[in-house]
Amino acid sequence: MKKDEDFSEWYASVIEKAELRDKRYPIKGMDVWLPYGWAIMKRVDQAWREEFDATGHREVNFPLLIPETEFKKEADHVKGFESDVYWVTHGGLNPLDIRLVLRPTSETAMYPMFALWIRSHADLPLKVYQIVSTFRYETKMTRTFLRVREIHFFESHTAHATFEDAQQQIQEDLQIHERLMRRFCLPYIVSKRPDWDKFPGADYSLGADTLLPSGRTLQIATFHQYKDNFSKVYDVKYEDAEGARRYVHQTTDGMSERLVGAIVAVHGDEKGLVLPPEVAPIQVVIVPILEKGRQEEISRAALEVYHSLLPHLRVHLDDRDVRPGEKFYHWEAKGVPLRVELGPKDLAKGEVVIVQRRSGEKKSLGVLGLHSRLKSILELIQVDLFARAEKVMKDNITVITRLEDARDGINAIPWCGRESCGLTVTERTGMSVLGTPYYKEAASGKCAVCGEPAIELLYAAKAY
RNA sequence: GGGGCUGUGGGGUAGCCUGGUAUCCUACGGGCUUUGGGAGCCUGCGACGGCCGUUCAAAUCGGCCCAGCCCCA
Repeated sequence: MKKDEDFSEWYASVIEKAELRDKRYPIKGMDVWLPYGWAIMKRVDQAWREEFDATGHREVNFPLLIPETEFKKEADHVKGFESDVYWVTHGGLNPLDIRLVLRPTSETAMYPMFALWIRSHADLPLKVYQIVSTFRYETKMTRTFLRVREIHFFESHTAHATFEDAQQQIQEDLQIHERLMRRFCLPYIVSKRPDWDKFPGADYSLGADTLLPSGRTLQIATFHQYKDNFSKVYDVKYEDAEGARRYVHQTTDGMSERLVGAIVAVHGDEKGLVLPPEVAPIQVVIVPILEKGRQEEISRAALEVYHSLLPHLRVHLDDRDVRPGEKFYHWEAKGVPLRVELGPKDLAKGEVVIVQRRSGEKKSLGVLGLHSRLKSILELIQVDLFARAEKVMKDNITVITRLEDARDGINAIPWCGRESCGLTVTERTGMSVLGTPYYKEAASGKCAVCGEPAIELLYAAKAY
């Protein structure tokens, strides 16, 4: 399994070996979450919940089905989604009077309810989120985590009294993401999506993209400013302090199981997964090295180490009756950050051997106070993984002045700001235009397409 | 949207052209032995995507369906 030579094959095989998903389910783009894969997803879910709970969002759960009548109210939104939604057309044998959509996202499910919930400025801001399945009828080739038909989706939705308050919300979202992506050890760039590629119904959209080893970018989060585009359609109004009725301004923030795909792709190596300690379902695996005649003694010592770590770390004792080498390969494929080996030699010295998953570095540590030493090492691993990934991404952002120079990775192209030139970039490079840097960077020189003075940079890359 | 290809135990495959006995690796169960990087030996379980047709006889030939993959727009 060579990650660099054939990324697609490598990616599929590490997922299979690590037992994250079973893709044999007989519907394209719908895989089964296996226990270990689901455990990682739940760690990610947990991080989402912690960050959004801490910023005053509240978790809700809306129905999966949306009536066609609600779904079709916002014209741009419908246009953006109608070709790839699933329809429920029958109840039993009878055609439904009003067809139902399996949500591709939940604006049109939530906002009619927002209209009922929001009465006055005292109800604002309204900040909710949910973690649910959404559905899109993908016709292209699907790929585990990256392009699927049933999406494990996070979406936060907020409503505010003013546009400025909504703008402030997007700032908060960006800060939340800064913290989240540190947990996942994923570097990213934030772009303002071009107008011709924004979310259907949005005033503007921001996208966070990371870079995979294939040289393609992957969108790992989006932020949308809706202004009052949806509130006017769904009649979401509040009464202000002066008694006037006003439309709310809304935002959303979305992420998905793609984050798991990004974690797999960005950090993994020839041996399999490499999980950041924050998302690893098992942070430390203990492998006893048994010796003829002393099995019981060594097993008991391993169990003691296990119990000493259990209150402090997510730890697993592998006491299966297979040889140690097989266990090493097994847990390396699953990306467990630290391995603790305990054999006769260690037992004699009151020590254990610690092996780091990514670096392979080995050292002996005393069993006394082991848990705090391991915690420190895990923190260092967390920082190291992020730093490495960040370096790779930054090394692959290139400013180019001629479209012919576009290459794998992220291309930053001087641009005059005109849509026609932006579309030309896509046509001539075959790449997707991600947008303009949200955290502005100086642009100088001439538009790479038309030669007029450039006013900003445009990011372009092959994207998943 | 248009064109091409593939489907054999859990995974990977041979056999298909030229119809008759389904190969090997791996995984899995049981046993013995072993344990500091995928051990070995013995033994066992398990498959021709579905339906219809041709034929004495179909993994093999034909049709339809289902599933998956690739290329082009």
